[in-house]
Amino acid sequence: MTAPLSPGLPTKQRILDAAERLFAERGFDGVSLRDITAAAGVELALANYHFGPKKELYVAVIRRRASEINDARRQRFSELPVMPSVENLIDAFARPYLEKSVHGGPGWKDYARLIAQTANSARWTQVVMSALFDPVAELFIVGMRKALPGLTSRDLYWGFHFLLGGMTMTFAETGRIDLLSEGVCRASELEVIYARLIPFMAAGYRALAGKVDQNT
Amino acid sequence: MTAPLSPGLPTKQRILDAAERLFAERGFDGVSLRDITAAAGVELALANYHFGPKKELYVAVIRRRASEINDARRQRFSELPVMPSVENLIDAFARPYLEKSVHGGPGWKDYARLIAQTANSARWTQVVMSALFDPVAELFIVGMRKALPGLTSRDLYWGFHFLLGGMTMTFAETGRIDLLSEGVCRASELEVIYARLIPFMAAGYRALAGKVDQNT
DNA sequence: GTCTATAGCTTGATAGAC
DNA sequence: GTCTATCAAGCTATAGAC
Repeated sequence: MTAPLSPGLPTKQRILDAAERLFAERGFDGVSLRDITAAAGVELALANYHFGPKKELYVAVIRRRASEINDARRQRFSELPVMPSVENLIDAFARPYLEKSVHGGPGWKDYARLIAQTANSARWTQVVMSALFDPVAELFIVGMRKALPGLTSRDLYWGFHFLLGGMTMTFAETGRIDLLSEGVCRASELEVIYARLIPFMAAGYRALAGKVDQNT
Repeated sequence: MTAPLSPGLPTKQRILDAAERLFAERGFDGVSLRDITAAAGVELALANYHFGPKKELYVAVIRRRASEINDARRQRFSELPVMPSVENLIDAFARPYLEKSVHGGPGWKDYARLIAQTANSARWTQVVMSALFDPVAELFIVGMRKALPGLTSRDLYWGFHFLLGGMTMTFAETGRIDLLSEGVCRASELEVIYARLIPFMAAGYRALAGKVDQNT
């Protein structure tokens, strides 16, 4: 056993911290409430007392940081120029994630891993992903519609989906690219990634305006 | 209970089919061997007899179709022109996945969901993702290095990672984009997606050559 | 809010008959 | 290769004392 997480902090927070780390490592069903409460250094029964069923603990873990990310993104969107560039919009959406991951402490890395698994499972689509993230995603779409008036709605949403997939897998830091590139790329070099993510996704978005088959 | 999958087929295949569907729905730990063997219409003990521990069954499920995808991709790469375009390369990598998903039968959709979860969890990175997919990924990188000689190795690998993230989440068909777009986009319209995926990712790749911060 | 104790089930894996 | 039966351990959730 490792030492309990966050000693001295309130019980609710210690449970959330431990659950975040373990859910990120092993997924919802790969972790028991016993694992979580043991890692938090509290009694088993306290998980149920504070959060109800296990599923609600999972949602509570994600909701805690999702609120913070959403607030940061709303702030960025509100500070954009009247006619934002494609790069401006992608940056406003992506930078809060990068900032937290680099400077927010270890919990944010666990959170990013957790989001990657949650976003790629149909099981949590409605109750977690759409419920927590669609309102701010819609701000992104609205902005992009102004920045690239030639795009159809389909272009706008699919472009966002491609952006989301790339971001999600990247911030998950699974180690895949480290192995594939034999050390040339490291998932932890988030600034190096960011210098590529923005131009890559911006160019991709712009290309949708000129794609050959316009009527699909 | 639903009817057993693949009645009349050999036991090993029936177990693989059932495991594929259930692992895709609920993940490795969300499914028991009892769930799988019941869905397959065989006895519990036969899962262990044919595949050993549960983890090896999981790997066997993925390996079965990974071989087929890898063969199809190798074939496409071997048929490319001497100087392939960026679009040629992305198409050679992505089209086998699309073809199987559209025309390969329901098992291929389950497989794509399963890959999305597997690719986004550090737990399976080495033993599944790198072991099964890195050799063919390297063919893609080699081709792209010729097509875009101005790119650094970092550019090439990160571009691939962005492509992979977008493809993975898209073919997972979680339903997220359907909800977000309120029906404008449907994850099942794979040809519509493909008409956007290729130009988006190709333009992204080309943009890496001209990005501002060259030395990161 | 926190603790102990436990009910009621499910789990992966295997032993041994056929 | 398939079946029955079972082991030992794990699980979520809750009741009830403090």
